[in-house]
Amino acid sequence: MRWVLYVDMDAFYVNCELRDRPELRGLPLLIGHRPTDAPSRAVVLSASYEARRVGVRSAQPVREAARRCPEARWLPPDFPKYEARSGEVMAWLRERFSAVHPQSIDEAMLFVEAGSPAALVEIAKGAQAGLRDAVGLPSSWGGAPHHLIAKIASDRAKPGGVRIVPADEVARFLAPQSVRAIPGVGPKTAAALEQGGIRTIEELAAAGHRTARRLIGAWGGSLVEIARGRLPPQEEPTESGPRSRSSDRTFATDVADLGELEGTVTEMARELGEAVAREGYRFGAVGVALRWEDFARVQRGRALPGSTASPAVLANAASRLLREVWEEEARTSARRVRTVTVRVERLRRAREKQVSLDTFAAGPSPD
DNA sequence: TCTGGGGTCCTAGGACCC
DNA sequence: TCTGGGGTCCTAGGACCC
Repeated sequence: MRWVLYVDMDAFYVNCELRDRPELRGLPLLIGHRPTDAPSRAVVLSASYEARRVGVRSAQPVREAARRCPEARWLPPDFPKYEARSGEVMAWLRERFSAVHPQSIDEAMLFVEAGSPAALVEIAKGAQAGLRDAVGLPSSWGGAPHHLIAKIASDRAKPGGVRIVPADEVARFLAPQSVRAIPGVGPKTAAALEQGGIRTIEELAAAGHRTARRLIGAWGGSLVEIARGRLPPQEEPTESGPRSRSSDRTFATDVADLGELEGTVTEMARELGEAVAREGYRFGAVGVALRWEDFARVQRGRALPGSTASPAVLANAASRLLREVWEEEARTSARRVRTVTVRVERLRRAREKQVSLDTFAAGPSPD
Protein backbone atom coordinates (compact mmCIF):
# COMPACT_ATOMS: atom_id res chain seq x y z
CA MET A 1 0.00 0.00 0.00
CA ARG A 2 0.91 3.63 -0.42
CA TRP A 3 2.41 5.47 2.55
CA VAL A 4 3.63 8.93 3.36
CA LEU A 5 7.09 9.19 4.92
CA TYR A 6 7.99 12.47 6.59
CA VAL A 7 11.67 13.34 7.11
CA ASP A 8 12.62 16.05 9.57
CA MET A 9 16.30 16.85 10.04
CA ASP A 10 17.40 17.04 13.70
CA ALA A 11 18.59 20.47 14.98
CA PHE A 12 19.43 21.21 11.37
CA TYR A 13 21.62 24.34 11.57
CA VAL A 14 23.49 22.98 14.59
CA ASN A 15 24.24 19.70 12.84
CA CYS A 16 25.32 21.45 9.63
CA GLU A 17 27.96 23.22 11.74
CA LEU A 18 28.93 20.07 13.66
CA ARG A 19 29.57 18.27 10.40
CA ASP A 20 32.30 20.83 9.67
CA ARG A 21 33.52 21.16 13.26
CA PRO A 22 33.31 17.74 14.92
CA GLU A 23 35.40 19.02 17.84
CA LEU A 24 32.25 20.85 19.07
CA ARG A 25 30.23 17.64 19.30
CA GLY A 26 28.75 16.98 22.76
CA LEU A 27 28.97 20.65 23.76
CA PRO A 28 26.02 23.02 24.16
CA LEU A 29 26.08 24.86 20.81
CA LEU A 30 23.87 27.75 19.75
CA ILE A 31 23.40 29.22 16.28
CA GLY A 32 22.73 32.95 16.49
CA HIS A 33 24.40 36.25 17.23
CA ARG A 34 25.88 36.09 20.70
CA PRO A 35 24.62 39.01 22.81
CA THR A 36 27.11 41.76 23.50
CA ASP A 37 26.78 44.90 25.59
CA ALA A 38 24.88 46.62 22.78
CA PRO A 39 21.10 46.27 22.84
CA SER A 40 20.20 43.10 21.01
CA ARG A 41 16.84 41.88 19.78
CA ALA A 42 18.25 38.76 18.19
CA VAL A 43 16.90 35.28 18.88
CA VAL A 44 18.44 31.79 18.88
CA LEU A 45 18.06 30.07 15.50
CA SER A 46 18.98 26.56 16.54
CA ALA A 47 20.14 24.90 19.75
CA SER A 48 21.97 21.61 20.24
CA TYR A 49 20.26 19.01 22.43
CA GLU A 50 22.88 19.69 25.12
CA ALA A 51 21.71 23.32 25.24
CA ARG A 52 18.05 22.34 25.14
CA ARG A 53 18.55 20.33 28.32
CA VAL A 54 19.06 23.57 30.26
CA GLY A 55 16.00 25.23 28.77
CA VAL A 56 17.34 26.94 25.64
CA ARG A 57 15.05 26.80 22.61
CA SER A 58 15.10 28.19 19.12
CA ALA A 59 13.36 31.58 18.81
CA GLN A 60 14.40 32.42 22.36
CA PRO A 61 15.96 35.89 22.82
CA VAL A 62 19.75 35.47 22.81
CA ARG A 63 20.04 37.30 26.16
CA GLU A 64 17.82 34.74 27.84
CA ALA A 65 19.74 31.88 26.19
CA ALA A 66 23.05 33.29 27.40
CA ARG A 67 21.66 33.58 30.92
CA ARG A 68 20.43 29.98 30.94
CA CYS A 69 23.52 28.55 29.31
CA PRO A 70 26.56 30.77 29.95
CA GLU A 71 28.98 28.01 28.90
CA ALA A 72 27.37 27.65 25.45
CA ARG A 73 29.49 27.93 22.32
CA TRP A 74 28.00 30.33 19.75
CA LEU A 75 28.28 30.37 15.98
CA PRO A 76 26.77 33.04 13.71
CA PRO A 77 24.25 31.69 11.19
CA ASP A 78 25.60 30.73 7.75
CA PHE A 79 22.50 30.49 5.56
CA PRO A 80 24.30 29.78 2.27
CA LYS A 81 25.81 26.72 3.97
CA TYR A 82 22.43 25.51 5.27
CA GLU A 83 20.84 26.00 1.84
CA ALA A 84 23.64 23.96 0.29
CA ARG A 85 23.25 21.11 2.83
CA SER A 86 19.49 21.17 2.31
CA GLY A 87 20.13 20.79 -1.41
CA GLU A 88 22.35 17.76 -0.74
CA VAL A 89 19.67 16.18 1.44
CA MET A 90 16.92 16.71 -1.15
CA ALA A 91 19.15 15.46 -3.99
CA TRP A 92 20.01 12.31 -2.03
CA LEU A 93 16.31 11.66 -1.34
CA ARG A 94 15.39 12.22 -4.99
CA GLU A 95 17.92 9.61 -6.08
CA ARG A 96 16.16 6.99 -3.96
CA PHE A 97 12.51 7.99 -3.95
CA SER A 98 10.36 8.94 -6.89
CA ALA A 99 8.01 11.36 -5.12
CA VAL A 100 9.91 13.85 -2.97
CA HIS A 101 8.25 17.08 -1.82
CA PRO A 102 10.40 19.48 0.23
CA GLN A 103 8.31 21.21 2.91
CA SER A 104 10.94 23.58 4.29
CA ILE A 105 14.71 23.88 4.41
CA ASP A 106 14.94 20.78 6.63
CA GLU A 107 11.78 18.73 5.97
CA ALA A 108 10.46 16.64 3.13
CA MET A 109 7.46 14.46 2.43
CA LEU A 110 7.88 11.23 0.42
CA PHE A 111 5.35 8.84 -1.07
CA VAL A 112 6.39 5.17 -1.00
CA GLU A 113 4.93 1.70 -1.52
CA ALA A 114 5.37 -0.83 1.30
CA GLY A 115 3.69 -4.17 1.94
CA SER A 116 3.52 -3.82 5.71
CA PRO A 117 4.37 -1.44 8.55
CA ALA A 118 7.46 -3.55 9.24
CA ALA A 119 8.59 -3.15 5.64
CA LEU A 120 8.10 0.61 5.93
CA VAL A 121 10.20 0.69 9.10
CA GLU A 122 13.03 -0.97 7.16
CA ILE A 123 12.76 1.55 4.32
CA ALA A 124 12.83 4.48 6.75
CA LYS A 125 15.72 3.10 8.81
CA GLY A 126 17.71 2.39 5.67
CA ALA A 127 17.20 5.90 4.37
CA GLN A 128 17.97 7.43 7.76
CA ALA A 129 21.30 5.56 7.92
CA GLY A 130 22.06 6.30 4.28
CA LEU A 131 21.43 10.00 4.76
CA ARG A 132 23.72 10.07 7.76
CA ASP A 133 26.49 8.27 5.85
CA ALA A 134 26.16 10.21 2.61
CA VAL A 135 25.43 13.74 3.86
CA GLY A 136 26.58 13.41 7.47
CA LEU A 137 23.37 14.68 9.05
CA PRO A 138 20.92 13.03 11.49
CA SER A 139 17.19 12.92 10.84
CA SER A 140 13.90 11.70 12.31
CA TRP A 141 11.30 9.80 10.30
CA GLY A 142 7.54 9.42 10.59
CA GLY A 143 5.34 7.17 8.46
CA ALA A 144 1.55 6.95 8.10
CA PRO A 145 -1.18 6.76 5.47
CA HIS A 146 -1.59 10.56 5.72
CA HIS A 147 0.98 13.36 5.73
CA LEU A 148 -0.52 15.06 8.77
CA ILE A 149 -0.05 11.93 10.87
CA ALA A 150 3.36 11.21 9.34
CA LYS A 151 4.53 14.67 10.37
CA ILE A 152 3.27 14.27 13.93
CA ALA A 153 4.96 10.86 14.02
CA SER A 154 8.27 12.38 12.93
CA ASP A 155 7.98 14.86 15.82
CA ARG A 156 7.44 11.99 18.25
CA ALA A 157 10.47 10.21 16.79
CA LYS A 158 12.86 13.07 17.56
CA PRO A 159 15.76 12.91 17.86
CA GLY A 160 17.06 10.23 15.57
CA GLY A 161 14.07 7.86 15.64
CA VAL A 162 11.57 6.22 13.30
CA ARG A 163 7.86 6.09 14.13
CA ILE A 164 5.31 4.34 11.89
CA VAL A 165 1.57 4.72 12.53
CA PRO A 166 -0.69 2.35 10.51
CA ALA A 167 -4.24 3.44 9.73
CA ASP A 168 -5.85 1.37 12.48
CA GLU A 169 -3.59 2.92 15.11
CA VAL A 170 -4.06 6.57 14.21
CA ALA A 171 -6.77 7.37 16.77
CA ARG A 172 -4.88 5.65 19.59
CA PHE A 173 -1.63 7.36 18.56
CA LEU A 174 -3.24 10.80 18.63
CA ALA A 175 -5.45 10.44 21.71
CA PRO A 176 -3.02 11.30 24.55
CA GLN A 177 -1.23 14.09 22.71
CA SER A 178 -1.81 17.80 23.20
CA VAL A 179 -3.92 19.58 20.57
CA ARG A 180 -0.74 21.59 19.94
CA ALA A 181 0.76 18.50 18.30
CA ILE A 182 -1.54 19.06 15.31
CA PRO A 183 0.18 21.23 12.69
CA GLY A 184 -1.74 24.49 12.45
CA VAL A 185 -2.84 24.53 16.08
CA GLY A 186 -0.80 27.30 17.67
CA PRO A 187 -1.06 29.24 20.94
CA LYS A 188 -4.28 31.10 20.03
CA THR A 189 -6.22 28.07 18.86
CA ALA A 190 -5.02 26.02 21.83
CA ALA A 191 -6.09 28.77 24.25
CA ALA A 192 -9.53 28.98 22.60
CA LEU A 193 -10.00 25.22 22.86
CA GLU A 194 -8.96 25.30 26.48
CA GLN A 195 -11.90 27.63 27.17
CA GLY A 196 -14.00 24.55 26.47
CA GLY A 197 -11.83 22.34 28.65
CA ILE A 198 -10.12 20.76 25.64
CA ARG A 199 -6.40 20.11 26.00
CA THR A 200 -5.73 16.69 24.48
CA ILE A 201 -6.67 15.31 21.08
CA GLU A 202 -8.82 12.72 22.86
CA GLU A 203 -10.83 15.52 24.48
CA LEU A 204 -11.13 17.22 21.10
CA ALA A 205 -12.45 14.01 19.54
CA ALA A 206 -15.03 13.65 22.32
CA ALA A 207 -16.14 17.29 22.12
CA GLY A 208 -17.90 17.08 18.76
CA HIS A 209 -18.32 19.47 15.89
CA ARG A 210 -20.75 21.93 17.47
CA THR A 211 -18.54 22.61 20.48
CA ALA A 212 -15.34 22.86 18.45
CA ARG A 213 -16.95 25.24 15.96
CA ARG A 214 -18.27 27.41 18.77
CA LEU A 215 -14.77 27.65 20.25
CA ILE A 216 -12.63 28.20 17.15
CA GLY A 217 -14.95 28.76 14.20
CA ALA A 218 -15.31 26.87 10.93
CA TRP A 219 -12.03 25.02 11.32
CA GLY A 220 -13.35 23.25 14.43
CA GLY A 221 -15.30 20.68 12.44
CA SER A 222 -12.31 19.48 10.45
CA LEU A 223 -10.13 19.44 13.56
CA VAL A 224 -12.57 17.08 15.28
CA GLU A 225 -12.46 14.78 12.25
CA ILE A 226 -8.66 14.73 12.42
CA ALA A 227 -8.80 14.08 16.17
CA ARG A 228 -11.03 11.06 15.51
CA GLY A 229 -8.51 9.75 13.00
CA ARG A 230 -10.82 10.40 10.04
CA LEU A 231 -8.56 12.15 7.60
CA PRO A 232 -9.29 13.70 4.22
CA PRO A 233 -8.00 11.64 1.27
CA GLN A 234 -4.24 11.91 0.87
CA GLU A 235 -3.31 13.53 -2.41
CA GLU A 236 0.12 14.10 -3.82
CA PRO A 237 0.77 17.85 -3.84
CA THR A 238 1.28 19.63 -7.14
CA GLU A 239 4.51 21.55 -7.35
CA SER A 240 4.28 25.31 -7.49
CA GLY A 241 6.81 28.08 -7.21
CA PRO A 242 7.09 30.72 -4.50
CA ARG A 243 4.16 33.12 -4.12
CA SER A 244 5.95 35.96 -2.39
CA ARG A 245 9.34 37.22 -1.26
CA SER A 246 9.96 39.65 1.56
CA SER A 247 12.66 41.34 3.56
CA ASP A 248 12.51 42.50 7.19
CA ARG A 249 14.59 44.84 9.34
CA THR A 250 14.21 45.22 13.07
CA PHE A 251 15.91 48.34 14.37
CA ALA A 252 18.16 48.10 17.41
CA THR A 253 16.16 51.02 18.83
CA ASP A 254 12.70 52.06 17.67
CA VAL A 255 12.52 54.69 14.93
CA ALA A 256 10.29 57.79 14.98
CA ASP A 257 11.62 59.51 11.85
CA LEU A 258 9.94 59.10 8.46
CA GLY A 259 13.10 60.10 6.60
CA GLU A 260 15.11 57.33 8.22
CA LEU A 261 12.35 54.81 7.46
CA GLU A 262 12.18 55.88 3.83
CA GLY A 263 15.91 55.49 3.45
CA THR A 264 15.76 51.97 4.89
CA VAL A 265 12.72 50.98 2.85
CA THR A 266 14.23 52.26 -0.39
CA GLU A 267 17.43 50.33 0.22
CA MET A 268 15.57 47.15 1.21
CA ALA A 269 13.31 47.45 -1.84
CA ARG A 270 16.26 47.75 -4.22
CA GLU A 271 17.99 44.72 -2.71
CA LEU A 272 14.80 42.67 -2.71
CA GLY A 273 13.98 43.71 -6.27
CA GLU A 274 17.42 42.75 -7.50
CA ALA A 275 17.31 39.41 -5.68
CA VAL A 276 13.90 38.55 -7.13
CA ALA A 277 15.02 39.54 -10.62
CA ARG A 278 18.16 37.39 -10.24
CA GLU A 279 15.94 34.47 -9.30
CA GLY A 280 14.06 35.01 -12.53
CA TYR A 281 10.75 36.32 -11.22
CA ARG A 282 8.49 39.25 -11.95
CA PHE A 283 6.07 40.54 -9.31
CA GLY A 284 2.51 41.80 -9.58
CA ALA A 285 1.93 43.37 -6.17
CA VAL A 286 3.94 45.25 -3.55
CA GLY A 287 3.40 45.48 0.20
CA VAL A 288 4.90 47.34 3.14
CA ALA A 289 4.29 46.36 6.75
CA LEU A 290 5.26 48.07 9.98
CA ARG A 291 5.51 46.60 13.42
CA TRP A 292 5.07 49.33 16.04
CA GLU A 293 6.90 49.52 19.33
CA ASP A 294 3.94 47.82 21.05
CA PHE A 295 4.35 44.87 18.60
CA ALA A 296 1.07 45.62 16.79
CA ARG A 297 1.32 45.30 13.01
CA VAL A 298 -0.17 47.22 10.14
CA GLN A 299 0.28 46.66 6.43
CA ARG A 300 -0.50 48.30 3.09
CA GLY A 301 -0.41 46.61 -0.27
CA ARG A 302 -1.09 47.54 -3.85
CA ALA A 303 -1.64 45.42 -6.95
CA LEU A 304 0.27 46.63 -10.00
CA PRO A 305 -1.45 47.04 -13.36
CA GLY A 306 0.78 44.30 -14.76
CA SER A 307 3.91 42.55 -13.58
CA THR A 308 7.46 43.84 -13.55
CA ALA A 309 10.95 42.91 -12.45
CA SER A 310 12.08 46.49 -11.88
CA PRO A 311 13.74 47.26 -8.54
CA ALA A 312 13.06 50.96 -9.17
CA VAL A 313 9.31 50.37 -9.49
CA LEU A 314 9.43 48.38 -6.28
CA ALA A 315 11.37 51.08 -4.43
CA ASN A 316 8.94 53.72 -5.62
CA ALA A 317 5.80 51.80 -4.69
CA ALA A 318 7.25 50.80 -1.34
CA SER A 319 8.06 54.34 -0.25
CA ARG A 320 4.62 55.53 -1.35
CA LEU A 321 2.97 52.82 0.73
CA LEU A 322 5.21 53.68 3.67
CA ARG A 323 4.15 57.33 3.55
CA GLU A 324 0.49 56.32 3.38
CA VAL A 325 0.60 54.18 6.46
CA TRP A 326 2.81 56.67 8.27
CA GLU A 327 0.42 59.58 7.64
CA GLU A 328 -2.54 57.53 8.75
CA GLU A 329 -0.75 56.67 11.99
CA ALA A 330 0.22 60.32 12.55
CA ARG A 331 -3.47 61.28 12.54
CA THR A 332 -4.34 58.93 15.38
CA SER A 333 -1.39 58.10 17.61
CA ALA A 334 2.35 58.33 17.09
CA ARG A 335 4.01 55.04 17.79
CA ARG A 336 7.60 54.42 16.89
CA VAL A 337 8.56 51.66 14.47
CA ARG A 338 10.25 48.47 15.59
CA THR A 339 10.32 46.47 12.34
CA VAL A 340 9.73 47.29 8.70
CA THR A 341 8.91 44.74 5.98
CA VAL A 342 8.97 45.11 2.20
CA ARG A 343 7.19 42.41 0.22
CA VAL A 344 6.55 41.45 -3.38
CA GLU A 345 3.66 39.14 -4.23
CA ARG A 346 2.08 37.41 -7.22
CA LEU A 347 5.41 36.16 -8.41
CA ARG A 348 5.63 34.68 -11.87
CA ARG A 349 8.55 33.47 -13.90
CA ALA A 350 10.06 36.28 -15.91
CA ARG A 351 11.24 34.04 -18.73
CA GLU A 352 7.75 32.81 -19.47
CA LYS A 353 7.07 33.58 -23.09
CA GLN A 354 4.68 36.38 -23.82
CA VAL A 355 1.10 35.21 -23.73
CA SER A 356 0.73 33.12 -26.87
CA LEU A 357 -2.03 33.74 -29.36
CA ASP A 358 -3.65 30.41 -28.45
CA THR A 359 -3.79 31.30 -24.78
CA PHE A 360 -4.98 34.75 -25.68
CA ALA A 361 -7.82 33.44 -27.80
CA ALA A 362 -8.85 31.04 -25.04
CA GLY A 363 -9.47 33.87 -22.58
CA PRO A 364 -7.63 35.67 -19.81
CA SER A 365 -4.06 34.54 -19.25
CA PRO A 366 -3.62 31.98 -16.49
CA ASP A 367 -2.06 33.54 -13.40
C1' DT B 1 11.98 35.58 28.70
C1' DC B 2 9.39 41.17 25.33
C1' DT B 3 9.45 38.48 21.06
C1' DG B 4 14.27 37.62 14.06
C1' DG B 5 13.53 36.83 9.36
C1' DG B 6 11.37 34.35 5.83
C1' DG B 7 7.37 32.29 4.36
C1' DT B 8 2.09 30.14 3.72
C1' DC B 9 -2.86 29.98 4.04
C1' DC B 10 -7.46 31.61 5.52
C1' DT B 11 -11.21 34.95 6.27
C1' DA B 12 -14.12 38.74 5.38
C1' DG B 13 -16.00 42.91 3.42
C1' DG B 14 -16.50 45.79 -0.57
C1' DA B 15 -16.23 46.70 -5.59
C1' DC B 16 -17.59 45.25 -9.78
C1' DC B 17 -19.64 42.33 -13.33
C1' DC B 18 -23.14 39.33 -15.37
C1' DT C 1 -36.71 51.59 -10.91
C1' DC C 2 -35.92 47.95 -7.98
C1' DT C 3 -34.67 43.47 -7.52
C1' DG C 4 -31.89 38.41 -7.39
C1' DG C 5 -27.82 35.34 -6.86
C1' DG C 6 -23.22 34.12 -8.15
C1' DG C 7 -18.45 34.85 -9.24
C1' DT C 8 -13.94 37.16 -9.02
C1' DC C 9 -10.64 40.49 -7.59
C1' DC C 10 -8.64 43.54 -4.17
C1' DT C 11 -7.19 44.71 0.43
C1' DA C 12 -6.24 44.11 5.54
C1' DG C 13 -5.58 41.33 9.19
C1' DG C 14 -4.76 37.05 11.72
C1' DA C 15 -2.69 32.69 12.74
C1' DC C 16 0.77 29.60 12.05
C1' DC C 17 5.26 27.27 10.60
C1' DC C 18 10.49 26.67 10.44
